Amino acid sequence: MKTLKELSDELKRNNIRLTHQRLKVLEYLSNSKTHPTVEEIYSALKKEVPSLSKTTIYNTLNYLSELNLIKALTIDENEAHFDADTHTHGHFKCSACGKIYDFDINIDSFDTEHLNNFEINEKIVYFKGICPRCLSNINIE
Amino acid sequence: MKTLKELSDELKRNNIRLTHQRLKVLEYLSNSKTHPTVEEIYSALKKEVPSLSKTTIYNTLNYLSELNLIKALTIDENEAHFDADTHTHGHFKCSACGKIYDFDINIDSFDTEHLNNFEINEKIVYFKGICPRCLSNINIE
DNA sequence: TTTCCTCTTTGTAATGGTTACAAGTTATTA
DNA sequence: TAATAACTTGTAACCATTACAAAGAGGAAA
Ligand SMILES: [Mn+2]
Ligand SMILES: [Mn+2]
Ligand SMILES: [Zn+2]
Ligand SMILES: [Zn+2]
Repeated sequence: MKTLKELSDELKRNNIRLTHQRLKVLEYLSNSKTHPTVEEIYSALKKEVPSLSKTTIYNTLNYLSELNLIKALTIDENEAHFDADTHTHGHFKCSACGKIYDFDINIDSFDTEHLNNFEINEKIVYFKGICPRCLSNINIE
Repeated sequence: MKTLKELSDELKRNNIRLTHQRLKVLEYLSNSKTHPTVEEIYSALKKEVPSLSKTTIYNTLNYLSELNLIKALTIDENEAHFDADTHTHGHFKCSACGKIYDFDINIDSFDTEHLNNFEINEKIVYFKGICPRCLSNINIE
């Protein structure tokens, strides 16, 4: 998890203006552990910043993604989720409740000799299934 | 790679009608090594089956995905790609040319002790970067 | 064959996440 | 302060996908 200060320092380093809106998005995302969507970020911040536009959320998130300061997850088919944690880690999506969990994984332990001549820039691992909470709910019913 | 016969046998086994349209989609997908999109399948088959509707492609692909006879790939942010090969393997997407490559990977060698209480149904591995072909093109320029 | 019934295909309309764009606003520099 | 560049906002457009209803195809029973 990256702190807000680290994120804003990185923005300064890249000569990106630290606007009120961007700080709010960064703050929300770095305090969040649920990999929120644009819609979730928008409706949460709209209360504090009523003038906020959804386009600004998109702009900010796309910008930060390009700079590799955050990660966009495509584990959900129809909506992007965002992650302030850029350390390589796996994501588990529960098919029942939709929640996205983090898990540690040593991706570099992969044997990738087949890709010797490829330049690998990003390694993504998604697991899908049922989370413990939903498993126990099923058992109760 | 699954043969057309294997696929149609599996359809019969599941009491799914083997229509002309479905056979064409299956045939195209099982002969394909490029992980085609709906649009690609549609424009290719439209020549042979002029009455073909894009909705039928969607219906067929969604149906086969539910039955786990094919896999939908979400490695591309804005369009689904499809794969008749349901054996667990990794996918590499070239950021330059967009081509999606297969690679072998022993996914079960992962240490997933963090997910002991999770029911894991699907393991997905996506790599992104630059393919050898595009790497050599860059060097030429 | 004829009728009945169910499943399938097709075209069109709707949905929804995302992006393009232009106008207005804010920050920076001189 | 004026000039310039960057940023935000709202709206419209985009586009992959899904919903829906009507038409079509095919199997089973009689
Ligand atoms: Mn994460
Ligand atoms: Mn494949
Ligand atoms: Zn769950
Ligand atoms: Zn390439």
